[in-house]
Amino acid sequence: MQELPMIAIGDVSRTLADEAYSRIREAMHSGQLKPGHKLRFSELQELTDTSVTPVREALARLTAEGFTELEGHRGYRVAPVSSTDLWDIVRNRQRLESEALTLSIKHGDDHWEAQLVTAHHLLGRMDRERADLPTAVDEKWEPRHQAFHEALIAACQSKVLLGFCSQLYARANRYRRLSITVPDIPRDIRTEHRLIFEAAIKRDAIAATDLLKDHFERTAQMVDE
Amino acid sequence: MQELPMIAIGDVSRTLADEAYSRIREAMHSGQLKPGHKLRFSELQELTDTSVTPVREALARLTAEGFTELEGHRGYRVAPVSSTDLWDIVRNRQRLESEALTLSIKHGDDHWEAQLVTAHHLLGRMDRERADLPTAVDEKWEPRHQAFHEALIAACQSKVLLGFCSQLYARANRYRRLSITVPDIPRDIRTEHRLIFEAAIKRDAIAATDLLKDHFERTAQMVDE
DNA sequence: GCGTCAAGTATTTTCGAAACTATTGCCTTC
DNA sequence: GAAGGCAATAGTTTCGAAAATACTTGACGC
Repeated sequence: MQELPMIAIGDVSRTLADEAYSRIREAMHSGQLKPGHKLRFSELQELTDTSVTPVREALARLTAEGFTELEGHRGYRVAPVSSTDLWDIVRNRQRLESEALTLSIKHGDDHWEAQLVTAHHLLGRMDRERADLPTAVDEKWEPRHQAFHEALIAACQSKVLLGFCSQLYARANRYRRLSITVPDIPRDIRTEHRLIFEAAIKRDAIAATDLLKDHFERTAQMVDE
Repeated sequence: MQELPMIAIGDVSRTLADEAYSRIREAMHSGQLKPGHKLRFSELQELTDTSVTPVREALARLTAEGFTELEGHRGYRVAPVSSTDLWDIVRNRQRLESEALTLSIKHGDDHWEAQLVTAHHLLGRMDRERADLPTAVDEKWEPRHQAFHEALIAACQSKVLLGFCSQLYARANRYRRLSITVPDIPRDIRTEHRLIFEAAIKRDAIAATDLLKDHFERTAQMVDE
């Protein structure tokens, strides 16, 4: 007779499978589980502090999103990284998010603008304190960064497109986090974001998408050295 | 001591989870499991003739692909269908597959051409006998149709793009199969395929993508009445 | 009459063991 | 010495029951 509450931490009600998914994903993104690493169920059960069933479901989801790979009956492994893969992700991000941004600029109403202003403001507040300590604040900066990019394309009116962009963001994010390099060329990411933001508000789709593509390009170049 | 062989039918070694996935997917595509239908584990266990674990994994995969939806802790249900959703899928298919086809035409070598010729030929052989009995031959026609569309974009050199196209094909295919309507306007799909094929071989990306978009548009219009 | 709560029921979620599959290493045989 | 087969081992996949959660029904108080 066990007394396990289903919620481990003070989170909103989540299943253990969700928990396992998050933890494994985080372990991969932080480099604790290295690319190509063979994943044993026993290892993951220990890591996630659960049983085989939640781990199995987590792996199924991670595989569908491209973070792990399944090889026949021989188990799962962490998806390998490569320059080819990175640029494949980036090129498609440029394609899809540009398209989504164009649509968003076309269809977006006042409410979309307002949400975008908010997201940009929150990101700016975080950038201010960032500067030197890149990885430390990262976990606080990261959700706002994601929120900003999502806000840009939120009004594109295509669930499919939003889903694809979200997936690509996550995969690109993995590469970004895996490259621990402190930027030699001090990029002014804050300005890049601001320019994209301003172009979007001005409803200048051409300028906005060009800036967005540049933004992705530079991030990729920094990561891929 | 049970004597269950892991392989039910004379297939190559597949897990029961794979089996369950296929069967549930097929039941949804054939209309046996209707859109919006609440999925109970007991029901699916009976349908797939397996236990809870394979069903769970199958549902995780189906959800990731957009065929089922998860609502909180209240279980899964078959993804609803709507005209909006259909056109969202089609518009993105037009975008992504056009892009992929352009790239494929650009990068494709002799081997790609050869594979494409083969796929088109096989599809043509099937079309010949089709004509009147649409749904009956469908299960034989379907894989060749898919193979043809995959062959078109096979040389695009982007795994990401191929993955997205594959997913969209599957989702569009669901709509096609759910609409049981025999076409009033007898479309000459065979000719449409042939024209796309010829344009691709001629390396005319503009013409090929235009024809491809038309092809998707007409299919969608037929399905969405 | 209406809303709230509680007990009972239905369903999902999790667990741990058992069955199955693949791999590895050793022994035999040619 | 090499090849093939057999046994031991490691790991994955599946099962069935138990636990946790959500839903339903009916009763009670306001």
